Amino acid sequence: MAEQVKKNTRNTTETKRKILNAAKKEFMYHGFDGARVDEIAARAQVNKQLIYYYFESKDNLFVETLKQSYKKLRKAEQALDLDTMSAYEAILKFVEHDWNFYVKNPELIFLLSSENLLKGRHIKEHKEEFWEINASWFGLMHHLLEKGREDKTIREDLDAVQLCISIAGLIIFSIMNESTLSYSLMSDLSSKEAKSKRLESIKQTIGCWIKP
Amino acid sequence: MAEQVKKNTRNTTETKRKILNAAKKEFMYHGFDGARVDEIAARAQVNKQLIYYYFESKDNLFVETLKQSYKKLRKAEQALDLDTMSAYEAILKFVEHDWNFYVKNPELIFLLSSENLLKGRHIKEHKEEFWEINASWFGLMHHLLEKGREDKTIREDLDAVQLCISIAGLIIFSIMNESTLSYSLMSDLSSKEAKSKRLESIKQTIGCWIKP
Amino acid sequence: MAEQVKKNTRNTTETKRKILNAAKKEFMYHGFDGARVDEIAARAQVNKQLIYYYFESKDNLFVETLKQSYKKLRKAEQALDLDTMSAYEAILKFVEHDWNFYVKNPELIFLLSSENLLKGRHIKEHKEEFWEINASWFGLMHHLLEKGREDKTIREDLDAVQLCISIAGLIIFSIMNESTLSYSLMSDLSSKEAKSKRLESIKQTIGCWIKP
Amino acid sequence: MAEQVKKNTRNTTETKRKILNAAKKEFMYHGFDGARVDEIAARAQVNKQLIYYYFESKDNLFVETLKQSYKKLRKAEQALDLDTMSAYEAILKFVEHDWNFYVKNPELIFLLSSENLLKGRHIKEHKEEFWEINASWFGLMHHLLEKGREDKTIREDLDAVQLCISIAGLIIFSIMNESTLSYSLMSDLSSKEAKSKRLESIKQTIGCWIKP
DNA sequence: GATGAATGAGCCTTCATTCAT
DNA sequence: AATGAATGAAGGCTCATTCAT
Repeated sequence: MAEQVKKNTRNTTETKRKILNAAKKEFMYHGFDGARVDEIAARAQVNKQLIYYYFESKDNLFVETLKQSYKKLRKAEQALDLDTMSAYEAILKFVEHDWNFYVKNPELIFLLSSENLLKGRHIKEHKEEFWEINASWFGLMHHLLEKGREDKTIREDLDAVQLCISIAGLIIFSIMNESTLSYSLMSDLSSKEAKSKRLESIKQTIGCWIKP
Repeated sequence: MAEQVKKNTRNTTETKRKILNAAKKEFMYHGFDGARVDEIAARAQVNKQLIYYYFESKDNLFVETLKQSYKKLRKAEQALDLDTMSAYEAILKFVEHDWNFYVKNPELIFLLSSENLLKGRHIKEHKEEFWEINASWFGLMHHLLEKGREDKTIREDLDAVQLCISIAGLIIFSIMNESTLSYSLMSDLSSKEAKSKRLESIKQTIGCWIKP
Repeated sequence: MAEQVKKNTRNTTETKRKILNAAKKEFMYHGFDGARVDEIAARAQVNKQLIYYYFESKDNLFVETLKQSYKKLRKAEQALDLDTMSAYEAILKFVEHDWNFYVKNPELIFLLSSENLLKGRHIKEHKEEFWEINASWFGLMHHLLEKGREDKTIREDLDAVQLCISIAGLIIFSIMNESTLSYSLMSDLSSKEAKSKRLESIKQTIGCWIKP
Repeated sequence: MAEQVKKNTRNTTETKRKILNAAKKEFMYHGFDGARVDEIAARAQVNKQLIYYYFESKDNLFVETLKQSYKKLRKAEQALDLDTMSAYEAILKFVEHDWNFYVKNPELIFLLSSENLLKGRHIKEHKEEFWEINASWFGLMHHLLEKGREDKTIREDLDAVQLCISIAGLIIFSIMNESTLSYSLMSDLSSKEAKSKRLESIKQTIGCWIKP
């Protein structure tokens, strides 16, 4: 009996995980409108109706997928040990970390790309939840800027919001627009060398900007 | 007067223009997959079949829309008079110009956003044409870097590709992700003040980076 | 009673049968290109999408319809008890049987008419399946010719393929071309008398031909 | 001036001929419903609207195409010199002629195939005209049967209508159903040998039937 | 006589979603 | 918890036909 219950419970979690995983890939590769519920079911190897049983609608499934991806990023950022170094070094380490994270987990980039095309429709309907998830982003940057004012390793007139956006922009833009940039600049951006060159360039840019 | 009447019917150029304009808006607000041909026809106030008569398919219409938007940007960049100033000033002027252009004409940003979601499917099938349209982008930046080496107003180790990407990234990312950023950072980025603050921040970032 | 209620909904076999029946009529009266999936759905009193759920495409639905019609004919032919009579009598009985079958089930004639207009597109893509279904046709005729060589009731130089085609041609042509023949010969061929006259004529023709 | 007029006249006839020729092919390969007016225009290398200018509608174009094809056959039959031989030989010569005609001009077969699918819709609306065109068919056969009664080379109980249908059926069926027969009997019927074998078989069948 | 532009109706197919078990 | 059957509303695209010159 207990086993039965336990098994079902585990299956529930497992099934949901499988669906979310499949959804992540489908939404990432096709965007919200281009994604197909049928395809998600096939990828997850579950009956289509189960998706509705667990997530109610395609929209809601997208929201959950987005939440999960956001959480994963923020969690990884918070796990960084930045207190042992100067604010300047910490910010560059943050840059490097986020770059590596996005390269390995590009899904968030494309989920957000699609979400912005929809003018933030989903995120708007779940403002508070998303704010809670992402609060640590601004918080961390704000904290590092304060620390910089103390250890004098960073210029003092910086704004946390601008810093967040600039870092994210420099990183995300080149990953997300890899396809079109390659054909506009006639330069392959997908190779390992191109990627490490890009990271260095970003660190240099941010480094120059934030130093006192 | 007679001209006015004549203009509204049986005018190939005008009809095509109306369709492209409508397509621009529809694709911009919904992405390729989310866009509806019916809606484009309605926006353009033409019979839906006319779209197929002139553009053959939704895919091809998207390609033409994308081409036109790209051309408009590149043309505007090339019209800039950058030879009268130092390379350093020229680049910052370029930054400011592109920022203003994208703020006023955000369609290209969203068209590309959708296109990247599709892994550059359309642009890839028309490589040469798109390369021709965009060649001036890299060309201009390359030229300014060379000039910088002469007038010593720019550091010498910069790479034109990286400069292109960084400038575009800093500008485009904040416009394109306005919706999600607002809710992640709990900071309204759509106001005039926020926008001019952002531009200053970008100019400062690029300025710090490129100075010798 | 309960069975009756149960039967009408959620019954795969029954639903498929209804669709196939409706398809048979629609394809028969309009040919493949002229047939409308909407109309088939209406005739079968099912949701149009169900047709795609069960049969994938209009082409595949046509293939299944054709298969079923072929099977019905071959099955009926094989059920004939021809071993108790001479080869000569057997062949004439076969002629009479096929005539009656086609008069009562003209759908196969028109399905094939349409299929031949398409140069056998569908049948070609399912060669093996159709060959399997129809193998008994040639087999039966071949068997009767052999028997005829033994019981000396049939001339010996006959070819099974030619016999198959001639019998089918004499029967099918007059049924299939009833409309145009009536107006070309100014003679009503649809009446019962005309039909029985035609059958006698065919039997006489075949009889004269095959007798030793 | 006269030249100008003449040229236009000649062009008119020539254009109509080009359209009819293209229509013949398109209708033959796709049937009435499957045929595309666009395709006919392309084949004929004329503007689509010209087709409507000359023929009013797709239906009417089909009627004209059918008429022309019928006329060509009847004309060729009437040109046969059958009076110098016995009725028996004349009928077999007729069989051979029609076979050769249909093999070289299969369009009529497929036009009629499509027309019968439509239950003779077009032919019915132009009864008289088609009857006039085809009257010689029955007439000729009737004449030969009468002659046979005189020269005693043919059995006396034959019916002209049945004779017409049987001859046509034996010939047309194997040409029209070549595609499906090949796959049902697993025997290639398109080769030259297969064709001449078929003709011999038909002549034998008819020959056996009509001899006294 | 000849052409390009324009239209409305309709066609095959797909999609997100719900029903019934 | 899980599944197969069923649905209504589009969606991209095509077709025969007409308009205007």
